Amino acid sequence: MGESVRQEKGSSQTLKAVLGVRDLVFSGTIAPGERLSEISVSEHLGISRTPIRAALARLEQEGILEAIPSGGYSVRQFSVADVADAIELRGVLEGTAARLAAERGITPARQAALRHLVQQLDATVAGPVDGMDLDGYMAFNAQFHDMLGDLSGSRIVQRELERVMQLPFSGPSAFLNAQTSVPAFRASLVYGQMQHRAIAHAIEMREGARAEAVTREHARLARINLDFVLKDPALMERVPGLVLVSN
Amino acid sequence: MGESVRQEKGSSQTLKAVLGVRDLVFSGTIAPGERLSEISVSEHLGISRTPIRAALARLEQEGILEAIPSGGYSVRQFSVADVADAIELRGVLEGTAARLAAERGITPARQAALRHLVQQLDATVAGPVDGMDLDGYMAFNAQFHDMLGDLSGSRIVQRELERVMQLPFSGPSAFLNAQTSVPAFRASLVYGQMQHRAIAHAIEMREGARAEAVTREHARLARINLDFVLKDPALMERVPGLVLVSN
DNA sequence: TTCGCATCGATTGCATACGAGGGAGAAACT
DNA sequence: AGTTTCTCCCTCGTATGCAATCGATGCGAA
Repeated sequence: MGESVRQEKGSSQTLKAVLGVRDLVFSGTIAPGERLSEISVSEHLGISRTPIRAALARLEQEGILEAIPSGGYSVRQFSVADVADAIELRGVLEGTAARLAAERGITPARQAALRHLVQQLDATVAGPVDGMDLDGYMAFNAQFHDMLGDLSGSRIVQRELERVMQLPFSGPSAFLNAQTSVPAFRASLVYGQMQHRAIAHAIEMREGARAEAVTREHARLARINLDFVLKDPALMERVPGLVLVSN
Repeated sequence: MGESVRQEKGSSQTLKAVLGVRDLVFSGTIAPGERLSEISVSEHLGISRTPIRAALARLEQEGILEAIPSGGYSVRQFSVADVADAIELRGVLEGTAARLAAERGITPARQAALRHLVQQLDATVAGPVDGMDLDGYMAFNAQFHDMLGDLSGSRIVQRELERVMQLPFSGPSAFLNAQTSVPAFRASLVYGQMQHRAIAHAIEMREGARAEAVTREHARLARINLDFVLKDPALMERVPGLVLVSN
């Protein structure tokens, strides 16, 4: 063994361990609530216990693991209410980012980038109903939401925003995968895209309250999708982090 | 050496290391931006490198350290704008907690506890001008803000709220210490207490929007205090985490 | 039958040893 | 003299050994 390459989290062992444990959790190999033994994980991934330990601590901060008082970690359990709250929280933070962007103003360069991104989203949504480029939409959508953090002009807000979106089911693209086959889904996308445009417009116009309100409501689209997905167990499996949700 | 006691974070070595490094940073022993060597810290605290390592990783997540790309950590630097943003962010999250509490309603028991706490704050503020029980006020004030997280009824929101308040200068009592000697300070306290009552009333009346707005504005009292403290270098030293603020 | 205690095993937390990579300083070359 | 390169040392990342603790299980007593 031994291709330690440094770069803090850029490579090797600890990163491998983080990714490995994430997969172990999201693949459902380890049930929610189940204890996570350092040794078994170490043997399973073929990595020494030290990086495993670091990875576990990191994943606890990330929110998918929980520290057991007597030592060790277990897979965190989420309720449906928790998922709804996480979505609401993302909306609150994204809304704050949008408001700050509007209140403080953004540079012409960023304004141009924002407009360009909205146009790209427009073009994707305007595509054919069946053969829509969903992957492309998801990528642009993720870019849009990342950009909100940038535009806020606040490291602090951006950091917390990224933190909250680490929870797998609270990301802006979390429920897109599940709905590729649903017809009603398209209406949702079109509505969402109108909100994207409204957000961009509000930021340009320096309308802080509007930017915040629309961005919050935009996040709540995910809550509607959540309710929809919960009715169909087959769809649930397509949403990345939903294995952690219990009742 | 060797009184390892387990209890995860309840005692021993790792906790010692966390507290030790925190003190090292907040006492100004290590300047902002300065690199933090595992070995020197290890020798300075008389603790092995392994718990130091865990503590450093933890303090990075906490926000007072920063990972260096090539490895290791440095003390994070904050600007005045960062502090203002952290305060604003706390206001946003506390406001969300208050809104959720109002929208979802709180149990009669919690309502009684909230009223009781407001009365205690009232009594403290109503005391004599000079001999005011500032420590008591700070304790009740901290309780009030903790209670907002409880009342939200959301683990997710409460968790993030606690995270944001970990930053030393964004806590609700951060600037109280500095102003014990300032006469104008009393007006600020009275105003803040009126806001406390308004928040409690709005939650009881199920007025979500009001609860959120007032709570946000309440947090901005800290921003005013920040500006005030920044004018007087002597006061700055009395605010815990202000050594991390550069320009 | 149930409760309490003691002993044992498994697992975590801590310490230390080792290998590798990066930065600083010196030397040599232009 | 400036620049480049080489080398050495220091620090971090990783692996493993050891000890202490927690939980479980089995036995005994009420």
